[in-house]
Amino acid sequence: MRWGMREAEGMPELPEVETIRRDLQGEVVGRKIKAVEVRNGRTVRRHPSAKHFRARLEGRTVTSIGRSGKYLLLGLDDGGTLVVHLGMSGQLQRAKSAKEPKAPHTHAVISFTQGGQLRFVDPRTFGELFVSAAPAEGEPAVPELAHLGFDPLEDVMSWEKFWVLLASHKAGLKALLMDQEFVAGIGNMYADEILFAAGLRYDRLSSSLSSQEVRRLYRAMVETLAEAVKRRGSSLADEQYRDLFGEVGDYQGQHQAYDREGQACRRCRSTIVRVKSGGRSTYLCEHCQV
DNA sequence: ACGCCCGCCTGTAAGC
DNA sequence: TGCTTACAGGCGGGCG
Repeated sequence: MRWGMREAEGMPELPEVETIRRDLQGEVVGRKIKAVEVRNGRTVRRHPSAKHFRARLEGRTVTSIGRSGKYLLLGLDDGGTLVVHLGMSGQLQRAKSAKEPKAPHTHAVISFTQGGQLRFVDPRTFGELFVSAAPAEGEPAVPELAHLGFDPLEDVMSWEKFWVLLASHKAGLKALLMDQEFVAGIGNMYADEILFAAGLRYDRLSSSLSSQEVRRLYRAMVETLAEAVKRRGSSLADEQYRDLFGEVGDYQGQHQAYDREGQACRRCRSTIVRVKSGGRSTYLCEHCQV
């Protein structure tokens, strides 16, 4: 912990959610839901009642685990989908038995017939769970998430197409990267890391990029996120982000800009600065990013 | 169409 | 030392 400087907080973004998705694959696919306990109704606020949420899950078997941006998608055997959003501080915890003590702020508990539980823990309660009913013919799998843009790791595209998308907006680059309707899964932390890797300022207009800059940005976006997934995500000083088994990620040590105010740029040794943009902290190297 | 606010929350730390 | 205030931010909504 550094002296005299506020610590930024790590929130789950695409790499952290993807890490949890991969862990869930081996842990809950094929398991049947015996019981659901909702301990904080705010967690299931899209449903008319906690009972309604429970009824849509109990007796169902989990058949697949997907991800769309920062949302986890647990496919159910009736065609429905349990959607999990971790918000700012949400965690999923795998418990071997109901007897394991519950962490504070455990808002929902899913028990499986074969034993074991999946627990949703979320101090700030920005996260949520909801069940999306089986879609009608021709409907998207989860209509509630139809507004999300492309997924940077799942939906590969040519840089030329990315250029067309960028040019169709006249927004600051960081605001656009964080716009979930444009591209899904990038939050404040990875936006700063991607822009550092691309050598571009947060306030460059998306329509102002040269073809070389577009290629650099696309490559930086994909490679930064893929490398963070390899390292199982980022856990900052507060260690808010934990994986399914309570372990921290490894990517925070690779950060070039985010949460490095006052430290030397790893590329040019000038000082990383923090500015406010849209009410949020933005970290950058004013020498490397133009 | 875009930037920028607010409100929702709690834990942490800075300020007095 | 202890209380109060500010800050962190994902997301939806409102406003200019």
